Amino acid sequence: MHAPDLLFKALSDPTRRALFERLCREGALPVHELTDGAGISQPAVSKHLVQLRAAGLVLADPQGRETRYRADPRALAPLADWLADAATFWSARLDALGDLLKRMDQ
Amino acid sequence: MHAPDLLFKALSDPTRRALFERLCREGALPVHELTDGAGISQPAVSKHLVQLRAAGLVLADPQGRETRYRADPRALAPLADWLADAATFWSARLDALGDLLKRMDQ
DNA sequence: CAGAGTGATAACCGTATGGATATGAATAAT
DNA sequence: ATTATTCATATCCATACGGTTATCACTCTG
Repeated sequence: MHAPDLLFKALSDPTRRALFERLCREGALPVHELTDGAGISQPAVSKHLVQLRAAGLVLADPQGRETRYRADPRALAPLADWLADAATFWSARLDALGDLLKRMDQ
Repeated sequence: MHAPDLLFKALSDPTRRALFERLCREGALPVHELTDGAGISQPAVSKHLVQLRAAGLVLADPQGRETRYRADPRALAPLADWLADAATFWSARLDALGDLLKRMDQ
């Protein structure tokens, strides 16, 4: 699967995004703590964490009987790049528009 | 549905993203031209366009018997905001880390 | 050692999703 | 007027997805 595909896919679910956001805000958290307040079962949380990990958004850190997860924002780089690309094409279009208007003005 | 939800959802499919990217690059295009080179049927393209339009990513412009679609990059704003937020939390964490290191240094 | 806590995996289920084909309405071309 | 284009919609199908409960291995605690 293409890299950005996994990323966009991982972020497309609100529950999963909420988990990631929480890890961004609160740092490293064990699964049982993520489960509290997630509104879904522990296995459901685990499955979301698998997908987040597949996208590189989250890192697992086994410590004794619990596994602490933390966000890795570097995984967001492709998204930032994609956004920048879209903006580039758009500003190119705006430039073209500006150019056109300038020519029409003369 | 929450606004960013529709947006992330719309962008989560590679085919749909490709359509949007093409509209960003090439400007306004009618459906039949979008269908050429999309590798899927015309109805499939139409359904994707419905979702892109629901997310505000695309605007429809009926002209005679064809409908020209064009990208509206303003719809990407929530994504940029979300990304900025994540970056904020992260830099806050880095600041905290830097602070911690500074304190440890003393 | 016995028992409780933690988390990953498996099996299952209902619904959402992306795709195809068929069709109909509207516009353009002959 | 007839035919051809264009696009949206309806219907259907296979698969993906998010959720649940059951369970097992592993680790900490008594």
